[in-house]
Amino acid sequence: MPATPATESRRDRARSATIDEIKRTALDLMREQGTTDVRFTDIARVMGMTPPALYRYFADRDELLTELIVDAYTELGTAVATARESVPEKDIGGRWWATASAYRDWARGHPQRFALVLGLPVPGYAAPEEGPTTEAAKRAMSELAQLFVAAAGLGRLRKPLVRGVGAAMVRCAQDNHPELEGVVPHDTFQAMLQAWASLHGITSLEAYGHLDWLEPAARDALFRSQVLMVAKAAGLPAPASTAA
Amino acid sequence: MPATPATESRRDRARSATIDEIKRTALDLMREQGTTDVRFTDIARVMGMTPPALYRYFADRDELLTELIVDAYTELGTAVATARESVPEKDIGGRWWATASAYRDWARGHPQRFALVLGLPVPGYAAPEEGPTTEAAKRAMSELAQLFVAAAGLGRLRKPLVRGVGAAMVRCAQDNHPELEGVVPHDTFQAMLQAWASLHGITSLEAYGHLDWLEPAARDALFRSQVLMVAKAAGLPAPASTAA
DNA sequence: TGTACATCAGTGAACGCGCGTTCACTGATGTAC
DNA sequence: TGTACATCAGTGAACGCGCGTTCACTGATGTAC
Repeated sequence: MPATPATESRRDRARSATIDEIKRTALDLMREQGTTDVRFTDIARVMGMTPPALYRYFADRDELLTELIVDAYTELGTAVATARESVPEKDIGGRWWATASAYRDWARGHPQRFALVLGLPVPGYAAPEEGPTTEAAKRAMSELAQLFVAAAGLGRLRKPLVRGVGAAMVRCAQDNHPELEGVVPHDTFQAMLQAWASLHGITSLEAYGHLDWLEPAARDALFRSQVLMVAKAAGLPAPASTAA
Repeated sequence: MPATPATESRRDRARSATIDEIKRTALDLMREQGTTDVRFTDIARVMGMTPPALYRYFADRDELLTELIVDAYTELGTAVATARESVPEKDIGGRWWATASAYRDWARGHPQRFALVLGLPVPGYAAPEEGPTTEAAKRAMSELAQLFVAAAGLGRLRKPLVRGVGAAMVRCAQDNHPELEGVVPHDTFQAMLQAWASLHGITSLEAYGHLDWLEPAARDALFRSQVLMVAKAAGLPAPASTAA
């Protein structure tokens, strides 16, 4: 009998394969239809199954949605982290550029998933308060934050224009991100939020098609200009290269 | 017989009143349900009518949606323009602050409508190419642009960090905004887009609830800091006041 | 190794619901003479 | 001013469709002895 670890039987593997297929199909349909909606009936049809079969894997539609949201946050966070780590630690500007580009690329590659996590909350889906989605969001966020913490540590971060914000902000922030306690100075956190907001603005406009009237080369240049502007405003050094 | 101008009979007035009520009801329902969706059945029920009655006023659901989108663009553009004009022409920084604040306030006041025009396109709604919605979008956009054109005219606009973008960008821009021909220099247009993107980022994050973990005062301060950062990066002077 | 039982994936029928849209109609409002 | 007709708002019934979800079931896969 070939190695079938007691912790994961053949049935278990089949099961998680099916779960993956359900999710993948759901994402395919979202992309195909350009929606953040997800219909059990459609998924089942595409998979050659009957709708009730899906209830073996998800208690209801919301449970699937929750998993998709968590996955999206995780994947976005991982994409950003991977890109950042592919650039030498000392090249802070380069890391910011890589981070921003990864954020953009992920959003363009998965506009519906991007909207799912960072757009208007989905119709009829009540996100569980303090639930797994919030946790996933925090984790993705802290991937973005890391860069700014590192920059601040090296003294490469400019103070925000309007200060004194930190007091109130960090109070809230630490309620929600206790892991940052004492680690992230007020101003660093604020600088990160502002950089993120600027990045998010151009990224979401582009991902949702509101810059389609610009030709691709112009969109690229605009994005590059925007990311460099943000870096400069935050006091980050210029990247060694903006090739990638 | 009291003044009933031949151009608008009593029936006509009743008719446009009903159209307004339909739209208003649709917006109420969108807000109530937190969706960009709109259902004829619901609207009719709230208005105490039967669904088929709505077909006297709109050919189908898409036609209503198109009007709602056009209205939203127009209202957003007007809100921005009004705020801008309420500040003395010379106080460019103040005008930018007013513009940005109006953009934010409108988005916070109508998150669903904001998503309707600037979020992920609505499920199942095919925006008519080159149609009225595109026109409305351009008009709203040019309200934002005006400020930067004026600033550039007064020599108060810094050149973007990455230049040479203008060439490609303006070529596309002029295809779509021929009214800007010769009026708006490349760099001004680019500066405007970048400022808009940054503004849009923080605004949409807040409007969709992704900054809810920050207390209101901190959100206000963050927004102010962001808007001032954008102004500084663009070379706009500091506003005389950021009270409003 | 073989047999008896338990587990679980998936089916098919059904329920209740809501949707957009059509159609023939009624009744009220406006218009022409 | 009154009457005959045209216009139009709104109704009620119906069509076809799709949705999420439940339930009792079948048949295959895994497990215990």
